[in-house]
Amino acid sequence: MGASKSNHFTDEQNELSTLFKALGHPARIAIVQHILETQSCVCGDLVEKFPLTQSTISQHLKELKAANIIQGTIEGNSICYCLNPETLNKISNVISVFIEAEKCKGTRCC
Amino acid sequence: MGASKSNHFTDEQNELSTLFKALGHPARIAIVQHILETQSCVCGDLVEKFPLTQSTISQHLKELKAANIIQGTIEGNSICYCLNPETLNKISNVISVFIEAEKCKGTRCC
DNA sequence: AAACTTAATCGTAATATTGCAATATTGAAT
DNA sequence: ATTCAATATTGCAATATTACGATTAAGTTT
Repeated sequence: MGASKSNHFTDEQNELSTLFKALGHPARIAIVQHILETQSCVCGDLVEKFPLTQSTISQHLKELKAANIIQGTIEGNSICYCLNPETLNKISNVISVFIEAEKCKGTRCC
Repeated sequence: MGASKSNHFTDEQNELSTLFKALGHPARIAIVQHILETQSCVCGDLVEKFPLTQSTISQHLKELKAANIIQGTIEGNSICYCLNPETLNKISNVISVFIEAEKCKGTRCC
């Protein structure tokens, strides 16, 4: 099919997978890293830096924003995108839970 | 196109996005959670628990394995899949780096 | 060996994602 | 008001993903 059966999973599972999916593309990882490295994080900035067109980058930014990984404010006729620390913390916590649960398992078969 | 231009990004960016992508599906999040909750983590187990066929689940397991998020050992004619703590730590570290870098930014525009 | 279990693989249809060019929008500057 | 500058959106085409049924492969049990 191609449609993931999201209705069969919990809200939490759907939410988490959306977050990870948003980071599941090299361009979007690169964008996040670039935002961290510099203060000037407008779209045009990225167009110069990456071999992707303006419209493609704009789309990636839109996806990151939809997943709440970045947030943007309007500055004149350009946009400043920044990371959303809350979302990063959420991801971090989830992974921590995974790691802790793994540690606490009595027996391991692998 | 549909093909991500992975050749235009760094190895690290491609590697990280592969990891996140593997977790970017509710079924695979559910599988990871299930593996954590129980010791018996064979495929058939999951087929009973989730509304997906055996072949679909087997494919999801394959993807998680390809991303090194889980690892499996053969046990008779069934397989025991467990989490790979190393990979979890890698993800955790990446997110931590993001969070730290964000904290250290002098100015924030959002 | 034959029947049974269980997981992996293949073929395929349906849907989603990626990327670009072209166009639209929106604010700034003249 | 017009032009300029910068980002967003739209409309494709190409590729990838998801899911299933059917089949295969490999180990167990009779």
